[in-house]
Amino acid sequence: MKKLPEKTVERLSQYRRVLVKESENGKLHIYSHELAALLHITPVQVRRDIMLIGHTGTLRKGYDIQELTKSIGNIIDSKTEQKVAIVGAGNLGKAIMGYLKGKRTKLTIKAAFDVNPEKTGRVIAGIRCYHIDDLEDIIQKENISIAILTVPAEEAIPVTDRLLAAGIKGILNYTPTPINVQPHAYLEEYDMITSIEKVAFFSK
Amino acid sequence: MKKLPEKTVERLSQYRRVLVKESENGKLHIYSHELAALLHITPVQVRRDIMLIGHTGTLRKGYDIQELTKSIGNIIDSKTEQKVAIVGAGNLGKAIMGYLKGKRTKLTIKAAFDVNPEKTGRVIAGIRCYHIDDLEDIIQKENISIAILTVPAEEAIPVTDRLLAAGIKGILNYTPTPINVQPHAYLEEYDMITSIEKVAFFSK
DNA sequence: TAGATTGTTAATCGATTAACAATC
DNA sequence: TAGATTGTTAATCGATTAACAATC
Repeated sequence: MKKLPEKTVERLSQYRRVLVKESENGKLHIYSHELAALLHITPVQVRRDIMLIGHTGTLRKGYDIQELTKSIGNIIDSKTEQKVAIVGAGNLGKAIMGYLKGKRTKLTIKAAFDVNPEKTGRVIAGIRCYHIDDLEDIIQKENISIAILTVPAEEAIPVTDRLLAAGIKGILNYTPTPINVQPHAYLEEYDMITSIEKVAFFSK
Repeated sequence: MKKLPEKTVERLSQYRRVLVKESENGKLHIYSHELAALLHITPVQVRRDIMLIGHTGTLRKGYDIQELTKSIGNIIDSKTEQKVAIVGAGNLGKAIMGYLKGKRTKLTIKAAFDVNPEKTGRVIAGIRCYHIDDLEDIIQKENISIAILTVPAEEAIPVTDRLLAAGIKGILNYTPTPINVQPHAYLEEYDMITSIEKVAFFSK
């Protein structure tokens, strides 16, 4: 399979979520323009994305929701379970634990890490919270490959170094500190302050 | 001024943050390659962005940090204060209140909204939390123009309708539900689950 | 058939990067 | 001067959209 564009991967995740929801409502088939309307994008974009993963629909009924959901899963899910750690169990870390809880079958949060003794050793939102001193141990023991960084800004770089040394393969950095993971891992950064400033700028 | 590219606006926000930090460290001037290294991007991109806002540096010393910071502010900050509401005072809402607290002078959080009686009427992270029934009242009274949506997925659409009716000009939607604000406001959507699935996919 | 739909190529748009003149 | 830097245009890359053939 040719490498999928980043934006297509993002949309596939979103298609799947609304497909699951439509399926729960008893819907069996969906047209590209219906799926597009649900996400406020164009029908062409939907069809092109679906084409890129090699799935085909029918001219009469559009796409079979079950089948399409499965096709998307075959592309974006790993064959094996991917294990995730939340590094930093503050408000943001807790929010993510809540969101991801039991949602995806192939992506499971196996551990949270913090320094606060009121959090370490406890179970938060169903996830065991360890002291960050145990980072390497737990990552290796639990075979965790993905880390979500929600530590304070000044901890981002030292913690990243430890994550990479422990063999982490993907990092989602919610810290305002830019980090570098080359060539060991895949990195996605998201900065809330920047997003707010962007909205402020374009809504002037 | 010609319309700035979205990505340039995002980076300007980030340049400013690291410039402020370098300035606090006593640094007075900075070269494009230094600024680029701090953000892990290329020096050309830095120079091009700076060119787009009409700022110029010097061949000897690069950019004057004070001046550049001011130039960026002149472009991305509003002349008048822009007021922000956090709609949904859960973990994510609280995280954002904490991050934004006292950071930017022209962007101030004026209110949070929730339905939970344990939160409404109280002050959280220095921000007054109102019941969502008072949404329209407070937005108008406080002249709030930007909303950050952190309500549960099923509330996103009804709450958005109320925000637009109340005259909100920009929405940052952290809900997994896609919303539509045309033609009344500017919209930015960010979906954490999608980001995590993207990292999972590309780190396979 | 007429109308609606999918699948796909070509064109366009937006963003990044290469190349390089100017200059201190 | 030689070396390093900025500012800027042109080329490239990536993503979206327009156009349309095929078909039920």
